[in-house]
Amino acid sequence: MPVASSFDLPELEHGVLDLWERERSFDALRKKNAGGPRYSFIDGPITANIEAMGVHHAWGRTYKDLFQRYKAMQGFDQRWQNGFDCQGLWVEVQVERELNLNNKRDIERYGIDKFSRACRARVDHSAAAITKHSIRLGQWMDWDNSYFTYSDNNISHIWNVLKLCHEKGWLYKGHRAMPWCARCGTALSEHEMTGSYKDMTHTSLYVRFPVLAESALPSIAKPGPLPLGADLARQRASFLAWTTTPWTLPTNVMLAVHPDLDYAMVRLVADGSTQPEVLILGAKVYAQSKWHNAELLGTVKGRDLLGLRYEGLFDDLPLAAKSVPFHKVIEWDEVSEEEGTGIVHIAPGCGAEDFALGKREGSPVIVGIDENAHFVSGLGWLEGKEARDVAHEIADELKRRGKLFREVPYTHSYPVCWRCKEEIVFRVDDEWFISMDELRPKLKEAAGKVRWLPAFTGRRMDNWLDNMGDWNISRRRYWGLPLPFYTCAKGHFFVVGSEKELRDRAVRGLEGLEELHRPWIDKVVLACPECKAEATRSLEVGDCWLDAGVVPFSTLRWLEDRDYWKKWFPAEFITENLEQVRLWYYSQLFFSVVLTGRPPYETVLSNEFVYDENGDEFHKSGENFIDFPQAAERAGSDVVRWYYSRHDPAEKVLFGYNVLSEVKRKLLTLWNTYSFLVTYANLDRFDPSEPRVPPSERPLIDRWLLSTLHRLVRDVRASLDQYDAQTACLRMEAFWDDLSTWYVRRNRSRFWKTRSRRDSLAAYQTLYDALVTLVRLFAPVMPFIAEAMHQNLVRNAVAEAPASVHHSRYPTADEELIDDDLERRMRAARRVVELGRAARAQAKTKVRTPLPKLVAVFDEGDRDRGALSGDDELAAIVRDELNVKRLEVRDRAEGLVREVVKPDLKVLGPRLGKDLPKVRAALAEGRYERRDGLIVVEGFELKPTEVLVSHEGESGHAVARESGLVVALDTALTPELEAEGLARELAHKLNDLRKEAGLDIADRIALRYDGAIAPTIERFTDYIAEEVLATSVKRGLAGRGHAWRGELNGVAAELEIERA
RNA sequence: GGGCGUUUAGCUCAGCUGGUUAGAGCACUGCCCUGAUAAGGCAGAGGUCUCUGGUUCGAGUCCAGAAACGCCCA
Repeated sequence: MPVASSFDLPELEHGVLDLWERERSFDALRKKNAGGPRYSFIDGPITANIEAMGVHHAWGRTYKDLFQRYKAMQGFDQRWQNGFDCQGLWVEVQVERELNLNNKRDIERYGIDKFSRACRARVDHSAAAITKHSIRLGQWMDWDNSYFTYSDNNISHIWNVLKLCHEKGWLYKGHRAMPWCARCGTALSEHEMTGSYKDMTHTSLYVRFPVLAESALPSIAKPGPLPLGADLARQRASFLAWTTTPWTLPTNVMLAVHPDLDYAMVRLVADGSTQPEVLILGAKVYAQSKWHNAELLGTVKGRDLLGLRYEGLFDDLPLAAKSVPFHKVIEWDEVSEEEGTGIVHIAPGCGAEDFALGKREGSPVIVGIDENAHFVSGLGWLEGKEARDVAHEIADELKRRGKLFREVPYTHSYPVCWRCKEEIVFRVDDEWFISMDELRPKLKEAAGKVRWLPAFTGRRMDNWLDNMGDWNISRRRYWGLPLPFYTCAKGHFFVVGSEKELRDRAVRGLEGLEELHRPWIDKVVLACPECKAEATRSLEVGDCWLDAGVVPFSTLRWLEDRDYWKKWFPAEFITENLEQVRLWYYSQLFFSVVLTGRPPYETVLSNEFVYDENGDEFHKSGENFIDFPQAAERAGSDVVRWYYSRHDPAEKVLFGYNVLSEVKRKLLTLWNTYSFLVTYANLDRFDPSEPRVPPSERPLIDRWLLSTLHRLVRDVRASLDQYDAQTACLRMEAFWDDLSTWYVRRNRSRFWKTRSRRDSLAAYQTLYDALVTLVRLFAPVMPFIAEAMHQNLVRNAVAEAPASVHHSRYPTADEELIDDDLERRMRAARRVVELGRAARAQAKTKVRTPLPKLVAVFDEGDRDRGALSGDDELAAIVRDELNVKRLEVRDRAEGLVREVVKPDLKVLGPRLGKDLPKVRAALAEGRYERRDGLIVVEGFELKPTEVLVSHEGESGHAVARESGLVVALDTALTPELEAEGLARELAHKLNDLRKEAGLDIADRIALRYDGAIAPTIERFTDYIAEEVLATSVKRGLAGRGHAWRGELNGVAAELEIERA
């Protein structure tokens, strides 16, 4: 089949997709590998809550497909199961938006059953889209068998583990302050706080808390007639505290100071007031303030303020009144003067740290807001108002009450809900936790057995496990794993461990149980195992990371088919985004350690994030967002796959169409080599089934190519075995670049001039084998291009060829063909060629004009010295490439170059030590002599093995040099050489004219000519006729065909060509 | 505050166990090629390898410290 010279990758890919579908290629692969050794990969579930797969998903999914295909080509049997993450806030928030529901009340009014069905539909819809786009990416998966975390099976497996946790005593109900999303009406876990902090501006308040007279003060800096507290009270003294969350002030209980900090007592007259007052605040804060009319009365240590009592802000409100007995100054080491006043307002109902302090002090915890962040009753005028809306109202009220000192807009980093982007509040509530203390060392031990790639991800996991608090697993939501926690009428608590157990214990409600989801599950009433009393479910749902973490068990049929599980557990390999360290990697590890004590995976590969070409984050709504299907149709999936695969997974990727077009150009080089082979193979009717020309009988350059090819096979396999796609890809690129720009370029003529059939066959076989092997090597990375090339090069040409490249065997290196010495010699030749070109450029003679001689001198000690001679096959390549008549490889280059002696550092370093720099300098300046084969310098005698002799160019020749090698070009032209140069110029011109005339590559022509060029043509008739496929060459124009008149190398010529 | 990562040419990135003049692609300049042609080849210019100190005869590479940026945790 001919190959289009244009390279339309998306079109090619659609063709391949059609082929795969038509021939059910994936099914055939599974059938072929069934019963082979197992390779267990577990797919991390992708959140089924997107309309289109993003380009960032394509990175990890490329790795997934790449390594599964790589193993498949080695005959491994695999499960090929894709997974979808289906539950949790992600989905709920999206569905709320679609249904125009704004809060939990709206959902309940709408109906939890309808809501759950909508969530499931949303997931199914998204899963279909992701499946479609994954197929477009080229992923081969068992798409009809994807797992969904909303399945009863998945849920049942989680229940099983939760029950086990309960039996081990790790499950508990905790009362503590949590980050809370008011819109979602639920607490958020640590997992969910990451990346949620954004800079935003809030109203911050400086507030007075007046000191009460009855305050006791154990020790005072300056003893006076009255105790300090009473004295301060008389002077209208107040503590000055600062907050960025004014809504927490009504539930203030205490004030905290640092015992070692200095606090200033300052007398001043506040703005808008006539009366002087005293304020107490951090001394450093005061020093940095620029208050006029202020007078420093003295300083005390924070510890001297401890226990002082103060008047609350809203003590008249019934709920706040509860805190009155506790309004005092307490100690806290975390207080600093970096922000605020050095005095911290503590509301134990509103923050994790506040809560802990309240617990320490035995104070009440006043929860001022409900789950929607509305103020509860008992807070007077605030009742029913939204906490985050009242900053100004509270400020105004405080002003009326004379408590507000100052109101300042303040910009700080503050968390928002990761899904709905509403600002977080902090709230104390009951939540379910799994205690980590006992598990932590077991998790760490298991994690230590895993191969983490890149290695630092293992350290990150270790650090996460060290710092991981107890896991809050409950959410007060609807579409999620129903937690199987039941309490009976008599207060007995129990956990249900499976769907079966649920059905066994149920006394009613089963008939309406469509699936293990709310609201249906909530209606199932169980009999208490202890007392038979009726028990109902605690209404929470579970953290979605439970859903994903159980996958190595639920998808491997832990509960129902233990043999199957044993066959496939643990996974040899998983790969996801780096963020999964604390998410999926962690939650899987948790389940696996609880159930088996072992890690669930052996090798974990993580990749970084994807950014746009400017290094900015992709924003879904932003202009820079590129969804994957779009990128695939514009640039091609294989371009995307190659780009990701050749990247270091530990480094972020900058993604955009400009970089993709660079990648495409790299692929173009490959494509053109392929296209070249096919074009000429068709012309010459090359048959790949012909008997091989034994490699030993092929020209040196063929053997060189086969050597580098098999070295490549060895290297690529080694890299992929280490899950190092980058190295594999970079190696392959380097190979195909050499293939195109050296092998094909050097050997073009062997493919269209049938001087020797056997030589031509050797060339075809060499290039064919190289390409076909290369195609199989990169097939896992670029499955489409590989398939297209395979179909054309192999399947169409060879009987009994595999129907798909992905059914073929991954190449194995033939060590016999790897020839280190040959590669070294070719490298030497190519170094000479490269320098020769530089010398040519200096000499300013066209390469078409032959020159008499090139001299090459490898320095003593250069690794390629001795690799090249002047008269072998390699020398012929060099001569031809540079168009010189003779190549001389010399050991020394007197007359052309000047000797330079350098110390061999590897040898002399250890011997001379600190004298080495001196010796080195002397050698560089030429202060040495040769005596009896030794070099005498600075009193040392150096043996030839201890120095490196090299050469620098003398004038008179065109000389070029690099480290270790110098070449000198003899530029003396003779009339003979000029004539030959002209003949070549002429041949090129004629080929140019052929193309202009629209002739086909194989067309024969009649050539007619006239002018001063005539003697040259007559002398080189045979050469010219062969080069331009002329069947007749005659003097005298006929006025027909395609004509040209002009000068070539200054010689007038008239030419005329015509199809013969 | 604790942990982790990154820093090499204008940009994007390679650089194995320390070795003499540190590479590639893109962009730029010049030349060549013109049957890979909205391509290709060659040459050139472009680097205090973030900084400081140390180990060493020798450091982009090893060690310590610092800075900037990013991520995880508190």
